[in-house]
Amino acid sequence: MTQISTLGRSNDLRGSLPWQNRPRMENRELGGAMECSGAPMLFRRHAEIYGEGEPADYLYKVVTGVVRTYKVLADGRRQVGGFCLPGDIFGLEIDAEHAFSAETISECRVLVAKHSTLIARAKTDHEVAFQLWMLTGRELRRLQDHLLLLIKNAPERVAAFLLALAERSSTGNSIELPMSRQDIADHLGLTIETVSRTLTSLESIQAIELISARRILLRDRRALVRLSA
Amino acid sequence: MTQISTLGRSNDLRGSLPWQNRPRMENRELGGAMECSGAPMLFRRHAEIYGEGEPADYLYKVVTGVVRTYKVLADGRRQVGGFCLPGDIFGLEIDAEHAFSAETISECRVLVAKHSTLIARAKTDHEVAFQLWMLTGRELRRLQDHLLLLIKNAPERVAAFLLALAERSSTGNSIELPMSRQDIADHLGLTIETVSRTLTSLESIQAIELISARRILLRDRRALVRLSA
DNA sequence: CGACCATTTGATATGGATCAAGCGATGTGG
DNA sequence: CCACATCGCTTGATCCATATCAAATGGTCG
Repeated sequence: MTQISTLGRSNDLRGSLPWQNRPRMENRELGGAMECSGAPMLFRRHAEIYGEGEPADYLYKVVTGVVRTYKVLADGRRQVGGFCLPGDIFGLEIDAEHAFSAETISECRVLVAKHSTLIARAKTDHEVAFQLWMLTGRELRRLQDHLLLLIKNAPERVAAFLLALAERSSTGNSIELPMSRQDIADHLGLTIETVSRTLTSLESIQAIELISARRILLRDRRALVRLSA
Repeated sequence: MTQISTLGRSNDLRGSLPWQNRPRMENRELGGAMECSGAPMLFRRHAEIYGEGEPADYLYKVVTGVVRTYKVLADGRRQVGGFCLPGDIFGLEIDAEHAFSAETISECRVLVAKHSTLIARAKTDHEVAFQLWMLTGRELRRLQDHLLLLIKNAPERVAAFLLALAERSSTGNSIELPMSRQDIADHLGLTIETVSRTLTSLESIQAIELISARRILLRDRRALVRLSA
């Protein structure tokens, strides 16, 4: 399943990643493996980290900033698979190629780990093997939840999205939206107009307050939970 | 949706497994553990194999018949995560509990393997660990594909569904639908009426022929592929 | 200030849902 | 063996949530 591959764009990764030359450290945890890869890579806003179909040679962990993963259909429709916040790991594939593309939404610092290295380590270290499995499993769980979202109506989707984001960014009731309305729309399977109208309508029922376009105050979580059902 | 594999015949979990090098013992894959349980379990039509939220103590492999996995929302809306055909493995979870329910669509014979046994074996046999990871990974891949489906329109969804089913059952151009229109609808995020109308319309453009309600002839795969985009 | 982009708001269109019959198999009891 | 009930499917008529098209507003940066 894991192949070695010629690097596409990733050559530039290589130069800035000294980890291959570093003394090996014992890491009982994937995050540890990443830590030893040295300084995080820096991506400017809206930079592509990898594209759908490219060789999946690396695993990534967000340090700062936000990343979106997405796929585009032939006619341009886009499905945003998810948003990766600081601490999130992405880019793990079971095939040789990435199933989604990954792009920064804001300037990002990202740790990188070589896939083949992790696989090799997993062969002897069952803890690493287990961690890899768990990563895939958690991603599966996330997608299962998202699947359910997509059979709901617009207010339900938006309410669930806000609650999930608040949960993840754990910044209390005032949440910042690092992504555009278009990103949200493409994530929820709606249009920007519907997302916008729905937010307005949630505000009109006092469930939220639109501090600014990118900042939302959750006024009544209970109402949102009720709505998101 | 604990179900495995959509596209591609799913029997081959094999591949590079050491125990598979023993030609006379082809049931020694993960299924080897399954064989331990002796004769397959028999389930009558529409029997529940497990329910959402129940302890996920076993892994299952369909021998004959078809299983559907699903979730229901509070208000009764149902999402059918997938259909498990003979050879498919389902019920593998990363949490202690099943995320979906599983129910037979027809009378089924199903092999069972104890989860804890597999985990224990995975600790010493990294091939088993790898297989478990792969199972989760394939399920993830399947869900990613399904996610894309749900942003498409009705004809696209139905066409893609028919093609995928034909692919899996590999029975040529005449495919049997083991599931009801309601099952298909709940899988595709549509209503039975829309599924039915769409099939009729696909027939009217000569893409398919409705031999009977449960048997469909794919007349023009090219057209279906074009439609499913 | 002015250009640009993201977002909101408004007007209208439409795909699929919903409501309601009809139909065709399959099975049951007389 | 047939009349009839049942169930799953199809077809028709209408409705509605969301998409689409279009314009106004607001925020940001030169």
